[in-house]
Amino acid sequence: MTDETPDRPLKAGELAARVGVSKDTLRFYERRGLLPPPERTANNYRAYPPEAVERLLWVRKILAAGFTVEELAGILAERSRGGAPCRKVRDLGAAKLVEVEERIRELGAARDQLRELLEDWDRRIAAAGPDRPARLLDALAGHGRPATSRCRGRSTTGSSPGSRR
Amino acid sequence: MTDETPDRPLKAGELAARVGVSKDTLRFYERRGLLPPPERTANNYRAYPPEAVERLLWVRKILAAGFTVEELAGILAERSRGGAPCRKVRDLGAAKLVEVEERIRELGAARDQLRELLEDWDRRIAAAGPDRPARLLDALAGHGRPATSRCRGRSTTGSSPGSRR
DNA sequence: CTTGACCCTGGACTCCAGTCCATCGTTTAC
DNA sequence: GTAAACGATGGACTGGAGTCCAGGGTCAAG
Repeated sequence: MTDETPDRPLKAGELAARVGVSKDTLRFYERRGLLPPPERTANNYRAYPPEAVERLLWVRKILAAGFTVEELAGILAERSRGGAPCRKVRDLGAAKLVEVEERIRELGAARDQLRELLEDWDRRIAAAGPDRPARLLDALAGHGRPATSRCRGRSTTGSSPGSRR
Repeated sequence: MTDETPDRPLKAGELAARVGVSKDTLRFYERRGLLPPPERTANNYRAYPPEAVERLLWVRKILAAGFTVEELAGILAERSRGGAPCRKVRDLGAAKLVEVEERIRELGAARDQLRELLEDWDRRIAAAGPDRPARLLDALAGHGRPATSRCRGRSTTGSSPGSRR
């Protein structure tokens, strides 16, 4: 081995390792039509052309952009039938963008919620003092309700709420 | 009916409707320990106290903040055993925050990716003119390759999609 | 010749948060 | 009195993106 020929076809494991996915994922994509079935060697091993690396990265990129496997497969299938899914593709992309933005907003809200929560907890833990309960759960309910302490919490003021990035 | 007594216990459907979840979700939360099993009427119907609305909203809030059902259930269970999971709760919260922030970054990247993509597609579509193909998919691969416009064109160069550059 | 590291297959399984279902009982409206 | 329209139940199902498994083939090295 250590065949250093530059354009040697890749075996499944190699391609997978190179792109950082599992062999199973490769097969999965192939089954789903995201990757064209590669040639096979005499012993029935998959022999990917070197461009397969690019192709796989491309697929990962699209998926990372928020397309589902289904969607990408559908587009690919239509195209390979000679169809012209440009319009559809564009619209799908636009819809994806809206979706992703929405999701980001939601997560942003979750993050704020969480930050608020942590601040509150830390305040309560501090107020309750070490070995003092803090009723974090009750506090969670939000809305008023003083830190009536009961927990036995030693404050783990290790990482503060907004400390992370 | 239309029993307008203010503190009348709520039936499952009412509570669900009020908070905007399904009855099934209610049962699901109950099974998982996120909601305390409510009293039952003589006919075995669940009879939620009015505070259940708050409680359910609270649960939704925590879940929206990124906690899983499992996690919340665990905390609740420990608390109801007299345990004092404050520290654990707090750390879990901090971890969640990191998680959520990470997810937001990922999505932000996806969004940028998508925006770039859409811009590119629009440029290509414009360049190709109406009813002209644009090879959006190929373009997706990113990096180089001029807008050679071609889409509904029969010349679907080989059935194997992409993978050339 | 055996060992270990690869490779192949189809199908089952995972996680998560619900949702749906069939079948049943109860209440309400006409 | 009969049909909607609720309520209850346990268990099966969904989707998304893989991951794992059992059972078997292939290959280079020692």
